[in-house]
Amino acid sequence: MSTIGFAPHDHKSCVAGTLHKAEAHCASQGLRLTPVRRRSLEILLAEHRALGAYDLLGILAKEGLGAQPPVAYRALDFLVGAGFAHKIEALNAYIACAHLGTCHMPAFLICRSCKSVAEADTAPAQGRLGDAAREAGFVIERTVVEAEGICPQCQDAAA
Amino acid sequence: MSTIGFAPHDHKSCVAGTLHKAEAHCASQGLRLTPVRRRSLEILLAEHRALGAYDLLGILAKEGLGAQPPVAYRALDFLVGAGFAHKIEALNAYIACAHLGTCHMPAFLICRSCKSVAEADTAPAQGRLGDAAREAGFVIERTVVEAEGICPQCQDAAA
DNA sequence: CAGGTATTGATATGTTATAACATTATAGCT
DNA sequence: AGCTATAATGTTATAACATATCAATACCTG
Ligand SMILES: [Zn+2]
Ligand SMILES: [Zn+2]
Ligand SMILES: [Zn+2]
Ligand SMILES: [Zn+2]
Repeated sequence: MSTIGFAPHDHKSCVAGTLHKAEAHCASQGLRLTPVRRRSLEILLAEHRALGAYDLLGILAKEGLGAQPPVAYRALDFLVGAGFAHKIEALNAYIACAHLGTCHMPAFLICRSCKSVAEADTAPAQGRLGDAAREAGFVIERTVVEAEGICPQCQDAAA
Repeated sequence: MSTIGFAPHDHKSCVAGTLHKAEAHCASQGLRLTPVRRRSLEILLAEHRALGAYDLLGILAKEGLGAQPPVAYRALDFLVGAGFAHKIEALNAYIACAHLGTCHMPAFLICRSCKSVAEADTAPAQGRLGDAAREAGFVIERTVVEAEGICPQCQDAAA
């Protein structure tokens, strides 16, 4: 495992590898990674931060890939549906999946200072949340697990 | 503990008890449970469901307690700040706290069929999310833990 | 009762997301 | 290649959620 996103890493290969996996997944599943979708994924992958739909739309618009809200929301719906991106509910924003391929119910660590977001691969539905649900007779279909706080770098910076 | 919200219970005393606790807390903390705030809490307490800010506003407006968005958002900010209500991020909606008094990082079970919401008292930051955060050197300040799925009643109804 | 703080009233605007319908591209089939 | 069904885009409009700002009023406290 690893909560990529904090701490520097070879981001160029991080991006290229994810794009490559996404292409392979689309090919094998008969999904179509069209220009807008592919570019949207690249844009999200550029940083380990969450982007608002309208932030994405702004970039797409500059590049002539579409200027109306549905363009961004359709691309995001596709990426989220395919598992290539996740919505961060606490921010109403979207982020590229950092563990593509791994089957996961993601959990996120969100730094309120530098806005970076790390995706942890922790299967929250199997922890206490799962216990509580089982006890209540509730069947979980999707989980939203997000923690807001301060990342290691920002703690060091403050010290 | 208990994930109140699913399964019937004496809701009248559930509401009255919570209101009473809220009043006591305000008195002891020098907070002011003004008419709009008190009525907003009553409205949220009426059901174990989450209400949108504009749903609340609609009810307040009918009762002559204010017709503009800030009225509802101010009341909700107060209730959330005081710990009397929580925001459900996955729904952009608000719900009265079901465990008033218990210090808690709440977790919610949200039925996508009947829209009822149960609040579990599970301290999510102490489970796997906490482990992942510690491992990453991340300091958690707030957690959003929400599970969407099907409640016991709706499972029975479908069977 | 004067002065500071919290609350409310009111208007406007900003931000996020979807509905609806026309048009164009793609893929599979004959 | 031509036909058809489906998927994707273009475009307009609007719904739903949330905040900024400033003026007026209520409330506590000295
Ligand atoms: Zn992921
Ligand atoms: Zn940070
Ligand atoms: Zn609560
Ligand atoms: Zn239900």
